[in-house]
Amino acid sequence: MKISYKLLHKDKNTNARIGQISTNHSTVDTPMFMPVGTQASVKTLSFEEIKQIKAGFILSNTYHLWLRPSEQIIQKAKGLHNFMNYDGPILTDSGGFQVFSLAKAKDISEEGVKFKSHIDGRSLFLTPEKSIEIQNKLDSDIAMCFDECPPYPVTYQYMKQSVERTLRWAKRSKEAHKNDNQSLFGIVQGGEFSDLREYSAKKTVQLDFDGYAIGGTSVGEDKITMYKMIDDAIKFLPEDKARYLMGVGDPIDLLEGIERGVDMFDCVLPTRLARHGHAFTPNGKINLKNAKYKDDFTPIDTTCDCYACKNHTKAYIRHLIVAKETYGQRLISIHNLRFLIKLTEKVRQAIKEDRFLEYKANFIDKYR
RNA sequence: GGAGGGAUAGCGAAGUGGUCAAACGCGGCAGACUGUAAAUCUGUUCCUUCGGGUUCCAUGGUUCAAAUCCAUGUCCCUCCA
Repeated sequence: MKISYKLLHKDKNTNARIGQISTNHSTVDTPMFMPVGTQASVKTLSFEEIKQIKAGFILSNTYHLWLRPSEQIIQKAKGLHNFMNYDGPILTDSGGFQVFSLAKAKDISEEGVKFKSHIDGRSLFLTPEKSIEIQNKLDSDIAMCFDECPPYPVTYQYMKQSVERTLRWAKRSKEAHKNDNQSLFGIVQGGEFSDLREYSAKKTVQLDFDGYAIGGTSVGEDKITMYKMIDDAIKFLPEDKARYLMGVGDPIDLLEGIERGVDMFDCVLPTRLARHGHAFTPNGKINLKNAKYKDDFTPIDTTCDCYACKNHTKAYIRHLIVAKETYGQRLISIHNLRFLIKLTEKVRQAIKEDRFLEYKANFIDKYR
């Protein structure tokens, strides 16, 4: 089945809202944070652990799975869920972000994007049709349109033609989409240009997707600009569909997005920071590699219910990170993801009680 | 007892007359990271009141100039007896 979004309650004072997304695999509450598992694995975590942190969706990537192991293999395994042996809902990104992140080795044309494989350097050509075909075969719950995520900053003129092309690609993505068990989301682009955001949003909505994403944020712009990008796009998105802010996962950004009406987030930040020794805490981000934690025998976060905080001390986890033991990376990954997911849980409760702003202010006050 | 080789910053290791406060790696200390080419990348690491000061086992010497050349000493390694 296609996903369905049910709006449950809107905060009285902001655009923050709680809802539910139902898929073949489960019903999840929104706003939610989706851990990123690019290559069909949330780096360092087992699926047991992903369940323990109460993740709703996880995100995986078309581009990476296309190159390795290939969509044919995953189809042969009867889809990504089966291949991974994960029965929770999965969203696949289209490979559009790689248009941005593999910028040095790309060549964009109307037809699609010529990439150089980051694995062996061979030439690859990804089109909207190809991206959707791959995602159809992966059989994720939500597929994303193939878009261009331009860098920041870019001229108005470039952004305008990029937005137009992304719209044509969205149309082609939709036409190519042939999996009735999978939903398809459109992506709003437009950079920091309000009129282009409006244009992109309205035109994308006209194409009628199962949900809408805001892309092209957190690509180097300052926070004020990023929040404005969300404002400029989200007011043109329908209330009865899920809204997904792509690639955002800083705790404060999450709150800013939720305040503006975003339902879904994904981000590599919690897991990447974890692998580099940084942990989220209610009092801000800490770097466990810092010498001051050498003999700190308290948990990362005494208020946290994750495995790492229930069982291990900062001193121990610091030792693991410094010694380059992967268990340390795993423990902080568990914690950081749980931290964000728990944040969404608390936010949902706050929205339910119409006290989102109060919650946000308190959180930021301590976190900063 | 004899013959060689060696001692360089926290560690390993380059450097064999000036361009050397001394490459590089590790370790240490910090920073960055937002739809993952990321267990990655960046800065810093003798002292300093930022003017400068004191270094390359020790002492003495040669030289305008020494980590680099010479002498002696100390310690270490290898081989032969």
